[in-house]
Amino acid sequence: MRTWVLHVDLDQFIAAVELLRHPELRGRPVVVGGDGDPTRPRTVAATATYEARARGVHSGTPLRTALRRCPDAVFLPSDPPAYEAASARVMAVLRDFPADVEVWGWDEAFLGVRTDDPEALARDIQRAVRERTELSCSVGIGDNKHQAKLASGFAKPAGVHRLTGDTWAEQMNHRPTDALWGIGAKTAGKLAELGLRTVAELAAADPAGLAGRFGPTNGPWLRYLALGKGEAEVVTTPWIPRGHSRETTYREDLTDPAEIAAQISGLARQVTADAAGAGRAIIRVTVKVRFAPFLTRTRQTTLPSPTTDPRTVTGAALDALARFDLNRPVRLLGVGAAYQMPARTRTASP
DNA sequence: TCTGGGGTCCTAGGACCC
DNA sequence: TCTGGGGTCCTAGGACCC
Repeated sequence: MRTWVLHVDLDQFIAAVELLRHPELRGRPVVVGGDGDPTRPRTVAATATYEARARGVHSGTPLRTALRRCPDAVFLPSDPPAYEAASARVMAVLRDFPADVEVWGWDEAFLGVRTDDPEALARDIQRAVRERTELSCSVGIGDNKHQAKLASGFAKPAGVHRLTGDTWAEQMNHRPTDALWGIGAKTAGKLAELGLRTVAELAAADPAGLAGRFGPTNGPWLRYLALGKGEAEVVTTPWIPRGHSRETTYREDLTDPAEIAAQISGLARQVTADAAGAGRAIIRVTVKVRFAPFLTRTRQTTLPSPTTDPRTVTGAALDALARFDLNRPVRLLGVGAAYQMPARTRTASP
């Protein structure tokens, strides 16, 4: 028996949950996002069913664009508590297997397992999830999280796929660098400027050259990704959030300084209440302002000591706001809190 | 396509101190 | 008078992910 990392990825999670609640919509183009009003500006789709995707509507498409492209689509409001509940049911199913389970958002989890037949286990997991939640998932099998994550993508929809060190080169070498988990459009573009377009080319690149271009940590890490390496440890201890934020895009730009300050105060009070509710103290406050048409700037204030006092946090947010030049219309305001982290537990000292 | 909301981590530069 | 190197903290921004 050997160990494997499995990545379980629910197929079309939000849309699938909505179709369970509205079975009559099956087979129709459905778009989920915002409050479900497709005429509302500055709102985007959280997800879209296959029928809607075929009409050019994807997650991230503005709802007004979606309405233009697909006037007969059904628009549903986003309902996070419902997705939270469905996710919890799925994770409970996964935890019934003899596996370490690391939850990775609503619709994903990594499992650390020991077995001689990971495909059979993957099929068992899919069957259990389907029987107990009526949801479909894809399962990737790898030696580490990176491989398993990519494999579940290849398995979609509803499939099982194995990608390990043994088959990495044959499966990945020909692909563009942004096929790797952690390389997006920007980094792929910079790599292309260096003549590195494929996974194979990146894997063979000079680490020192990459470090010079992307920094001492990121540079070598990129090559590491291209070699199919990655974290293999599945962590079952609960994640401790680093911070929390609230932001709002306004339907119409704000220009009145008093109104802007009032909005920042409200967001700061919300963020403080969230922190207090989570039993966490705030050490730094960041104010985010997105000016029209789409220029985003931040200012932050480090607090003298960790706090959950709303007046202190609000004051710090208003201080940060005062450092902006508010001479342009504002489309978004946000307030973020960095949390004090628990003291690191000491491991064996050298 | 006129571009949500909520996260994570990394980098670079400056201040400050020894 | 001019010149160091290292460490740490803080700030702002960028990139990526779901």
